[in-house]
Amino acid sequence: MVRVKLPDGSVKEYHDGVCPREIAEGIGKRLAEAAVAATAEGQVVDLDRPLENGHDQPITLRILTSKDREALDVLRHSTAHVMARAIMRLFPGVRLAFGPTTANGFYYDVVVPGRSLSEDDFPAIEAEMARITKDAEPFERFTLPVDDARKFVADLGQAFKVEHIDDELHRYGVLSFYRQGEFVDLCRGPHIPHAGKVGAFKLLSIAGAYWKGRTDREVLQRVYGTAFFDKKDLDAYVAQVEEARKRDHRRLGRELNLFTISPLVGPGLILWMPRGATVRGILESFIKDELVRRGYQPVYTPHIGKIELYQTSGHYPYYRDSQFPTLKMPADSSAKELLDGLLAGTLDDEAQRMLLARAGIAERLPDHRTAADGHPVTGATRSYFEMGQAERIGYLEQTCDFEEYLLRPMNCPHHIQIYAAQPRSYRELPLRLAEFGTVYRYEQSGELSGLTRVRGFTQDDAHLFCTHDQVRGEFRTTMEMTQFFLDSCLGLSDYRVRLSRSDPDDPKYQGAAGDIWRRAEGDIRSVLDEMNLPYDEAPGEAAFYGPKADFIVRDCIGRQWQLGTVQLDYVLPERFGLQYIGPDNQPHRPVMIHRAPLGSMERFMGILIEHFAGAFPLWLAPEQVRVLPISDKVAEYAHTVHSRLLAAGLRAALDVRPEKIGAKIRDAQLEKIPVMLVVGAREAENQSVSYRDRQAGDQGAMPLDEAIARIKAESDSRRAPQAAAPPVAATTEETAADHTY
RNA sequence: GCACUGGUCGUCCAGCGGCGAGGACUCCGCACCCGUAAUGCGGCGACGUGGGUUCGAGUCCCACCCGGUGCUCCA
Repeated sequence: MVRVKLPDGSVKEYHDGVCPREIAEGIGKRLAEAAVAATAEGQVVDLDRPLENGHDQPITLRILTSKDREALDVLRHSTAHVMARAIMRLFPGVRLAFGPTTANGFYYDVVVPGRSLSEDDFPAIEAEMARITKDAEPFERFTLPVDDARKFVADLGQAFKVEHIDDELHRYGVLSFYRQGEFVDLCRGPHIPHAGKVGAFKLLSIAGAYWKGRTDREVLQRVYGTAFFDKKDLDAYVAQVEEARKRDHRRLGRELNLFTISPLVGPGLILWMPRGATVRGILESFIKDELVRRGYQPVYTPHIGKIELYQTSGHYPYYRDSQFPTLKMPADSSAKELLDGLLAGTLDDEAQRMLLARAGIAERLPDHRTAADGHPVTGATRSYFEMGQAERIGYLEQTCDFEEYLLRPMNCPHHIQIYAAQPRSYRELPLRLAEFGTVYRYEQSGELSGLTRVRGFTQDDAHLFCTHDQVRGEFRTTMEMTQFFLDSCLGLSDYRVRLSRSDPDDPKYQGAAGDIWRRAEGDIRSVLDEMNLPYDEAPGEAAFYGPKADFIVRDCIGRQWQLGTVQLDYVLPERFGLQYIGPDNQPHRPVMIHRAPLGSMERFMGILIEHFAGAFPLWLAPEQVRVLPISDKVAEYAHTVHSRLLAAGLRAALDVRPEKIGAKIRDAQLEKIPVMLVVGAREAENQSVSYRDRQAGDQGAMPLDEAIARIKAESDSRRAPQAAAPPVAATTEETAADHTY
């Protein structure tokens, strides 16, 4: 006997081995037809899955229909099977890897022997999928003992599945399979009852992926698609993606002249155009003012530093791969002259001989025996003067002493030098040094993306030097400041907090003794708890010098980015031997907090552009108000209005083009100018303007003074109104883990 | 870095191996002097770079550069 509790609270009894389908049929024919899957004790299961009472409690059962979100995931996973089946029909010998669902659809990793798939193949695959869904064959589950299962997939020639069983699934005694017609796949399930339930699907893209995400393993082709129960939902999704595409910061950046990237300057290096620079500048001054209020002090430090600085800090060995190569400068001026001269080809042998001697390199020549006249003589090895020019340069590069500089990948070592420049007393702490510090990191070419992943960027950085007792307080106020910037001022509240911890197995964290790390992580946790900030923990994501709390936001295409970060650091003060003199007149080690509430100005601006869909609130808008004269006849008055706006400290422009007013308004709307002041003969007569709001439209005429006061009030309020409509539907997290095989 | 995909006026898109490279927007000029999302006419302006195949290459092939998507990485 099986006892089942239904969502209405009723508990019913069924025979042993009853399946959700039977229960649905018992409830009603309509429900039975609409049923897609079920949840038993919260776990999604097939309709045909026999139910068993594990204990005395009745099983909580819910029949899922197309209205339930869980059902959509099931549908998409089944559609992934349909796609794999279609691909296998079209291309013999296809090997399958993983085929999970994602937040917005599904993918399947495949290898097509002797060929690579391209999007040109989509129509054929989709046609085959349509045939399969039309046939509406059932998904049939069966199980095999693990050894038989292994042999079964091996016989199918599915090497990846064999490896997956060997690596991870062997610990389960029994593995499940799903058969649909000729197609059988190792799969945990669950699945929809039959392929006919797939109402609408679409293949989206194709990309490369590594088997098990490992660079040293096979490259697979990942085919992305999505599916819905209803064609209408698919259409809506496609429209939504299209909408998201329109607010892509790369597109808006170009359309609104905010920034550009020139291949000649270099990929991943941002050129801020006047309008973008204006927005960024306003943001920066706003932050600077807030920092002053919170006891921060400004510093400026250079963009490069000697390599020894980074060797001391520990950055150099860890992040060697993602730094720009070092800048090398001969330490000796004669050596520099010699190298420069060789490169330019302007030095004769005599001049080189002289410079060699002056730089003290002569005695380090391959044969440094010197003849009576002081000139090197030719010995068994080739002498300098037998070398070609390129060889001479190479030789000198090996022999000279160089000063090596690094384009800085981080600001902290520079700030640390400011701390270390003088003896510090506990009375000075916490010392908060702030700088919009530009850093350079050589990101892999495939990783660059608009403003969100770049090679040169400016952090709204600061380093707090404090005592152990001050750590938690400072950490907390810093977190609160970050929230203040994001929530109250920018209306950007769709973020999550991540506690990035060390991973004890990772050698990069060896430098720190266990106690210190545990303490640091404990400090962060308790502050987050105190603040009632929900967070998740990510082991192995910490910086090499300490754990951190990161603010993660999502861009309009659903990609997640780390913005603000607050990091605790007991390591760098140690490495640099930082000290302060305590009340006991003894030296003590300070603790550092690294923090950047917005992260990088580039990435933050990218997110902000998308958040507002380019329509910045008045206080941030690069052009706040535009004067639109109806005709040339009121040009003089229009100029007066413009001057008055500028004098009031507003960012104003004047459109004197010989266009009709409709065209001027349209252009201003498209450029997302918050306020338009239309002036014609009527307005010129009585010193008024016709006020048009970007959002609300024509507001009618009002005195010029009133209009100015209104704009200024709105601007000073720093309100972030209409934080544009939410982007893509991607609101649920990845569900891939639920369907790993 | 790897896989796939793309690169044509400033931007967006056309362009069967026959090109004197087409359209729209922008920009410039001229006319129009206009009342809340597009006035008309004219003009300027491009085949990413380098090789190769071919009588002939924007179009086919190769390499590189740059972009997109994803993977890997991410201080």
